[in-house]
Order: sequence, then C-alpha cells, then structure tokens
Amino acid sequence: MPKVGMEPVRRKALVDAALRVIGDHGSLTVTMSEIARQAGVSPALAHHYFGSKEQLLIETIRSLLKQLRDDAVTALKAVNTPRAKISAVIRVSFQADQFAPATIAAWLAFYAEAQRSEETRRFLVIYARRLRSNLVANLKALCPGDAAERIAEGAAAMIDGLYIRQSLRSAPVSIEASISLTEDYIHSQLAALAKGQIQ
Amino acid sequence: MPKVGMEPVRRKALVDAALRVIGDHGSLTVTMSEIARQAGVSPALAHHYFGSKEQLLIETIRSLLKQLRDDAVTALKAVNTPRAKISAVIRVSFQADQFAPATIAAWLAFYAEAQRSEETRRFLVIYARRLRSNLVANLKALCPGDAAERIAEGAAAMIDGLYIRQSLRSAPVSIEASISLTEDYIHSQLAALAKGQIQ
DNA sequence: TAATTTTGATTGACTGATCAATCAATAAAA
DNA sequence: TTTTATTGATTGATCAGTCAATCAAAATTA
Repeated sequence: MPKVGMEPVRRKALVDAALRVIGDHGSLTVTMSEIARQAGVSPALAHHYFGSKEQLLIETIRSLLKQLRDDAVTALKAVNTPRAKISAVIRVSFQADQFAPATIAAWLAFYAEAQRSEETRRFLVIYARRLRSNLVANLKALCPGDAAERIAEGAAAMIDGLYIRQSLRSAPVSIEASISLTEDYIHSQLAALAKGQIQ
Repeated sequence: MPKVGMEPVRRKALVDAALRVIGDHGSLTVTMSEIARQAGVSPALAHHYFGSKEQLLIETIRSLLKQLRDDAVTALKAVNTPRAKISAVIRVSFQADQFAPATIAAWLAFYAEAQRSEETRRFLVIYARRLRSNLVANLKALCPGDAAERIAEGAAAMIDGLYIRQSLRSAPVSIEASISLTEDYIHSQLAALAKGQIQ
C-alpha cells in the first residue's frame, strides 16, 4: 500500500474527517482515534502528519474558512452593483451547506474553543471582519460612511444570530426566511435613511 | 465544622463556582476538582450533592437562566406601554453582567453543549422562546400579528448575534451601541410598516 | 442532665477508563 | 539501500466517580 505522495491526500482526508466528526458530535472533544478511523487510517498517522490534535483542529477551521471565502469571492464576482453584492454576501452566509446542522455545530464548537485558543480566535476574527467589511464596502456606495458601518454591524449580527438560533433546531427559520429577514433589515435601514435625508 | 443544613449552601457555592470556572476557562471541559476547589470543598462532596458532573452543569445553566428570567420579569413590571416593554427586554439582554466576558463565554459553552445534551438544549430553547414571545406579545400591540412575529424573529437574532460577536472581543460593540442597533431595527421596521399601511 | 445513638457532612485514597502522544518495527516504493 | 508511509503496542497523564472512614451536631434515651 505505501506509495509516495500520500501526504496531501491523508491531510485532506483527516481534515475532512475531523469536520465531519466534530459536526456529528457537536463538540471539539472528539478523539484522534475517531477522526483517524473516519479517515481510514491509524491514530498514529494523524499524529505523524499533524503533530498534535490542536494542530489538526486549527487546520480544520482554516479549511472551513477557506471554503466560505472562496464561495464569497465567487458570488461577489458574479454580480456588479453594490446592492447586488450585499445580497450575494447574505446569500452565501445562508447557503445550504453552511446551514447544515453539522456545519453549524462545528462553527459553534469553534466559537467556544476561541475562548481558549488564541489561534482559533484569530481565525474567527478574520471571518467576522471579512463579513463586516464586505458589507461596509458596498453599503458605502449607498449611504454615508458612518451609517454604512452601523448597518453592516447590525446585519452581521443578525446573520450570526440567525445562525446560532438555527443550532437549537426549535422554531426552525428556513433559509429563505433568514435571507429575507436580513434583506429586510438592510432595506428598511436604507429607506429610513433616505427619508431622513430628504426631510 | 459539620453543621446541619449545609446542603443548600454547598449547592449554591458549587453552582456559582461552576459558572465562574466555566466562564474563566471558556469551556465546559472543566474538572470537578477545579470547581470544587473554587467552592472550597472536596471533589467528593460535589459528587455527593450532584451525583455527576453533567447534573452539576445542568443546575448551573438552570441558575443562569433563572437569573435572566427574574431580571426580565422585574424590568417588564417596571414599565407599562408595549413599546417600553420591548425596550425593557432589549435592555435586560444587554445588561452589564450578561455582557461580561465570562458570562458570554459560559453561554457559548452551553450552546455548544446543547448539540449533545438534550437537557441543555431544552433549557436554551426555553430561553429562545421566552425572548421571542416577550417581543411578539408587545409587538402585536403595535402592528399586525404576522409582522410582529417576523420582527421579533429578527430582533431576537440580532440580540443573539451581537452577543456571540462580543465573544470574539475584536471590534467590541459597546452595550449602548448594541442596544441602539436593536432599537433601530425595531423602529425602522415599524416605521416602514406604518408607511406601507398608509399608502 | 448525662450518656448514647443516629444522622448529615466531609474527605483522602483509590479505581477504571479514556486519550494524546511516542516509538520501534515493518513494508513497499524509489 | 535509502526514504516514505504506516501501524501496533505502549506510556503517562488526566479525570469522573466510588467508598470506607471520620467527625460533630442532633435526637433519643436513661
């Protein structure tokens, strides 16, 4: 079986398995053994490639974030107007795979971990900043800068909140409802602003 | 030392210590030993009174929720109009002790735990429902029922989202800013609705 | 009241299980 | 032969949970 060039294959398999196991388990207190088993290798191999459990977890969240960023970049490129770009950001946040219970559970677990792991926290701060700045940049084309920052803050909070509420799986708010709630917020804030400026 | 009637005293000390340790540690992976040490008793006593770590954790979240409910009840009683009651709900959500880093960390840890523990999940669902229904009940006096439910959903999400974003401690949004962001949302939604109805 | 029994509070020491991490050994490709 | 991939076996640490023993206050009895 041993063939050269397995490293990237194994690394990916382990990171994917980690995400799956964390999502299923809903917690970062998963064992290296379980992750390795899901990836079809021995626990020793996981340590061989990642050095420690913490490192594997870091790589896992890195991959989760990369996926989200790639999706956002693609969605942003596909449209042109600032308003459409805002909608694109919202849509990506709630896209099906992000909204899957296992994915939400994984995000939540990482948020909790960020209270202790500086590196995990850094990754989540990057995510939060990216979401905010994507919104701010496009809102600034539609309203004054200070209002743009305020609205972006509110919209980002609403997105994260809809997300966390989803994790409880009670009174489930659908993807479409989540999107329109956020869109409504942006819309009514901009409308109130326009009206205020005329007066 | 042994005096009769220590049970309620010890239970409270242990629950308080658990909350403190969880908050500091930012995770539910805290040891019974650490909790017991903080409460000034032996680990064996903690087991004696609570039976298991899980049970102590359940009691801990129950106490966190009770505190919040009591505060909400008090705040709601203090005002009369529906609009003022909505503001009261918002204010309580962001009151200083709820917004303390340790408290936020504890909430987050419980949200993560809810992915695995049915009982923890039930408690958080109760919290989510209570927040929502407090908002809905008072919004219904100000707008149609379906709009009330929609706005309540959005406001609750925004509150939870501001909360979770606070946990990252980057770009800290102050208590006042959090309150006015949520108030703005309610206000602009109601305004848009009123305008729509006239037209 | 004094002596005795019962009961609640409390702990130190221990156990069993779990797990991350290590390492020496093997097997196959280069 | 050297290098890369891989694992089984093992180790050391950590913890939840148990238990028998202790201590002192209450309750009971003499």
